Amino acid sequence: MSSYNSDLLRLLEERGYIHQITDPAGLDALAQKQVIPGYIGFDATAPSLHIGSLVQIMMLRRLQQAGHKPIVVMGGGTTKVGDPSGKDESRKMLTSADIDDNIAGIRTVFERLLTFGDGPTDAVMVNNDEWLSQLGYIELLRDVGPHFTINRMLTFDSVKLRLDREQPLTFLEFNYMILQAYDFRELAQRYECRLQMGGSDQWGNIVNGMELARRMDGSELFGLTTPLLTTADGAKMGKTAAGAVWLNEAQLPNYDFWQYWRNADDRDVGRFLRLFTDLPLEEIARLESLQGAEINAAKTVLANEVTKLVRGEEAARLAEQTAAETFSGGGAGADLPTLSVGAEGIRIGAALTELGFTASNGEAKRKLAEGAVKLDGETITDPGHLVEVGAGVEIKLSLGKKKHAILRP
RNA sequence: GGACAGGUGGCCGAGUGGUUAAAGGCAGCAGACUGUAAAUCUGCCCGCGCAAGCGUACGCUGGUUCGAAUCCAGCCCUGUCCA
Repeated sequence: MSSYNSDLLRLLEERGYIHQITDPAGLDALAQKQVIPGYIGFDATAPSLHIGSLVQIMMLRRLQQAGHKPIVVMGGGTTKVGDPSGKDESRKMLTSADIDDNIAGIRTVFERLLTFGDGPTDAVMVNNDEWLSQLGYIELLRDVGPHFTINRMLTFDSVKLRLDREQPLTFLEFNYMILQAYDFRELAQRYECRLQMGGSDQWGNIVNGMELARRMDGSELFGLTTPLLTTADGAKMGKTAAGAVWLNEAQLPNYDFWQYWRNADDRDVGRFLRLFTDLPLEEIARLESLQGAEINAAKTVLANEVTKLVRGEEAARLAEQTAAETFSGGGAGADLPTLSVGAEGIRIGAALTELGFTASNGEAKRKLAEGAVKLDGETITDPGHLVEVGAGVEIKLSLGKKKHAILRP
C-alpha cells in the first residue's frame, strides 16, 4: 500500500521514519535514479550520543541499506553556538578541545552502524567546523545575509517559543539557524548532498538550508523529518532516573543499556523493533502481536537486537544471560555491577551509594527504612548494618526488584 | 541610559518577618498489585553521621532584627516598555 516506488522511501515508510518530506514525489523519483548523498547533523555537546539520537542514526543506516550515501555531520562548529530549537534554555559553550574529544567518542557508535570508506555508498563523517570556522563575518553577511529576513526568522517555532515565554534568546543562538542552513548548502557543494534528514523539530532549519541553496546556487535539495519520538507514556526518549541512556559503553554499561530496552512499555515494542532493529517486518508483526505476559519475549528480542547493533553481539549475549540468571533464576549474573569490599567491611548504605544505586547516604537510609534493600534476598532495614565479605564469597546486594550488584572481597 | 516587573529546591510554581528544609504540581525512587509492562493506591524525595545531632539552602554582597526567602542598601542577571 506504499505510495512510493523507490526502495529508500518504501523502507523508511514501512519502518515508521517519515513525518514530513518537502517534495515526496521529487525525492522518490531521485532515489530511483541515482545514489543520494544525505546527511544528518549531530551535536558534539557530550562524549556520547544518547538514544534520543538513535532514530537519526538508524535512518542513516537505512539510507545506506537502500543503496545511498550517508553523511554524518558533526556539529563541531555549531556546537560552539548552541541550538535554540525546542530548548528553553541556552546551552553552555564548550571549548574546541572538549568538542574534539566528544566527536571522537561519538564516532565509535557510527562505526558500528555504518560502513565508512571511499566507495560511492560508503559513509563519511565531516565536521562542520571545517567550513564554519573559516567563515568571515563580512563575507557571511554579504553572501548569506540577504537571503534571510528577520521577519521570517521570527516566525520559527524555536524562536517564537522563547519570545512568547519572555525568555532570553541571544544573538548567538539566533544565528544558529543561519549556520545550519549554510551547512546544507556547503554539503551540497562539497559532496553533492541532496537530502537533509532530522527530527521534526529540525524542519525549519532544513527548509532554510534548501531555500538558501536554491537562492544562491539554484540547486534543488530535499528534506525529510522523523516523528518526534516519545515513549508511550509521553516522555521524551532517552531519559531515565540515572540520566540519559547513552550509546557508548563508557557512559552506560551494557547491562543497563540492555535493561532499558527490556523494560520498554508494551505499546512501544512494535514501533521500537521497526525503528531500531533490522529484523524483517513479518517477524516484527509476529512479536508485536504477542499478548499479555508473552510480550516479554518480544522485549527480550528487542533488547538483544538493539544491544547487538549498538554494543555488539557479545555485549547482548552477556546482558541477556545475566538478566535471565538474576530475574528468573533468582541468582546473580556475571554482567552485574560489582563492588570490592575490603576486609573491614562496608556499611550497607555506603555500598548502595558507591554503586550508584542511591545518590547519597541519606537516600540509602531511606530506602533501607522502606524495606527496599536486600542482601542475598534477605531484607535489611538497619542503616548501620556492616557487610563483610569473606574470601571467595559473593553476596548479592539488591535495591528494589531491578537493581542488583555483586559484592566480593 | 531610564521606568516597571522578576531571579525560590531537577523543572514549574506558592510563600512578603518566626509554627518554613520552604505549600502544590511534574519528574524520580521504593512498597503493594503484576509480566523486569501499563494503570492504580501508599510511602519517600538537600547533605553528613550507626545515632543523638550537625551543616548548608530561596541571584550575589553587606545591613536591620532575638529571629530574614521574606525588610533595607549596593551589585549582577532576565524580561517588558521608553530613549
